[in-house]
Amino acid sequence: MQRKYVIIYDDLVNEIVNKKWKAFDMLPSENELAKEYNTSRETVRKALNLLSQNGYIQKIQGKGSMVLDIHKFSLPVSGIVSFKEIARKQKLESRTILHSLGLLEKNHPMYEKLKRTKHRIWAVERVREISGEKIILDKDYFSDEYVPLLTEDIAKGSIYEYLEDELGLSIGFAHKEIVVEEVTEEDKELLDVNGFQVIVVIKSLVYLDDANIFQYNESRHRPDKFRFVDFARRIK
Amino acid sequence: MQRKYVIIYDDLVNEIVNKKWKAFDMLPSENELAKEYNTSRETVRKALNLLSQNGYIQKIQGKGSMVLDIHKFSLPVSGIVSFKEIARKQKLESRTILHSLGLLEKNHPMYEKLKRTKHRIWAVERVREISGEKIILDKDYFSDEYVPLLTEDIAKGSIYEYLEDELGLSIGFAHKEIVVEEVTEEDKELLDVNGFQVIVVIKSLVYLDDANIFQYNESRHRPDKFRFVDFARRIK
DNA sequence: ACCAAAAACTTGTATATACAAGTTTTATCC
DNA sequence: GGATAAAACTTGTATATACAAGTTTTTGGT
Repeated sequence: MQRKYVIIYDDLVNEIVNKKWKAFDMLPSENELAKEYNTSRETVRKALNLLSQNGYIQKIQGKGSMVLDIHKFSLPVSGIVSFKEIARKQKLESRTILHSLGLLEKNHPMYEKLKRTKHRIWAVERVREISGEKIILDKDYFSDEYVPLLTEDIAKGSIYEYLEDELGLSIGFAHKEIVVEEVTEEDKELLDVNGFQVIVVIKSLVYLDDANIFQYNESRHRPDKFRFVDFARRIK
Repeated sequence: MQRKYVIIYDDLVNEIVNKKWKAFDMLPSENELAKEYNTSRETVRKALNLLSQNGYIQKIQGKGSMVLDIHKFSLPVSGIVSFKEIARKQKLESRTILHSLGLLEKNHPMYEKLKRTKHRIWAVERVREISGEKIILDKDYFSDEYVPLLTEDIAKGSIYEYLEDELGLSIGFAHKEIVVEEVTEEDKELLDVNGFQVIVVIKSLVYLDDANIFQYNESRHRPDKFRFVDFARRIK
């Protein structure tokens, strides 16, 4: 079924991105949108709540839905977004260098971390080059329960695209942690660390829709090129 | 009106935090909860969707709502949370040192940033000491349109508590940005930088419920003590 | 004992109605 | 003209119903 509220959400996101509605504009009222889309007010409200959650609008009781100035901070980097998606959106000149790809030995601690002691784990290390500089070192670990085969061709492209489109896996959510660590020998070897003594590390445990652990990812960024943008609502 | 779905949400959060429901447990079904709380299924669903958004549960169609292992990464530091709230939750031995407090001169660029050229802006600088070490430098800027008076007593305690409880201001959302910058002379002077050459900076533009810009905050953390934890759902 | 179909659950989407609560506009009175 | 009250909007909450879609359990046949 094509979900109506997702259609309305996508429509409105497009209209905001394409500047049909600018910052501080008020969207049509819920009743007007309901009439426009020939649907019920509750369905419109589902779409608007999605927009609100994702930082596109602010709903104000009695007034309406105001479009937010989301581009003040430019595109968000929070959430679960693949490097290819970010690079495409930001129109970066980027290149991915596959450094290593293979199955981990049975005694590797990552088997504990992914809670997959009965399976083998794929390990991929890739370097992201932006504007000719090696900036990011991505280390990914997948259980072969969900990813039976990982080839060089796949790893050189977008693994996420392969997982979602080819394997039909549905990523649900992630726990993320950002910390700063001292640069390792490996960082120095693979990246253009430019004399920096520390590196910013994003560690993510990624889960599927059925709440099974699916992937561990460690993304190591040179500090001067690191930027994390987030939209947060106050929980009352 | 005491909103039913908030009551149910608070109840379930408490029960999860207090381990009545542990990780991987399934909550009662929506119909069971509706009967238990003598309400409709839709109202229960609102509460469960809040739990899902905030990373407490994963809803799985056809199965139910599974409690997530949120304490794996311990308490989240994302969202909009005051230092006092974090310190209390994490039971840190902390102290706040008020370094400066006053109104900015009229030509200060912060007037542009807060879009409040017709008002005066309060500036507060505070140092957060944790376990005897000066770790965080917090710089806050408020328009006197919303905060007419800021005293030393208020600034030494929790400004947010004062704003929300005393002034009745309702914080809505924030755009946040995390970057790494070189340490400044001021950082060296006020913090125990321990020889680090860089500092992690969280910059936030905070808005009220009515979408007016309310505050700019810059939180400067010594890198070895910095940790940012987040829960993210994949947008499909 | 095994397999397959059906039933009985679960959550997801869509609709309708009613009223509460907050804001803006209009009407009315003085 | 100006203040006040009423009306007409806006979004927020609560309820009920119907069916779709996914999972688990039961049933029945072989």
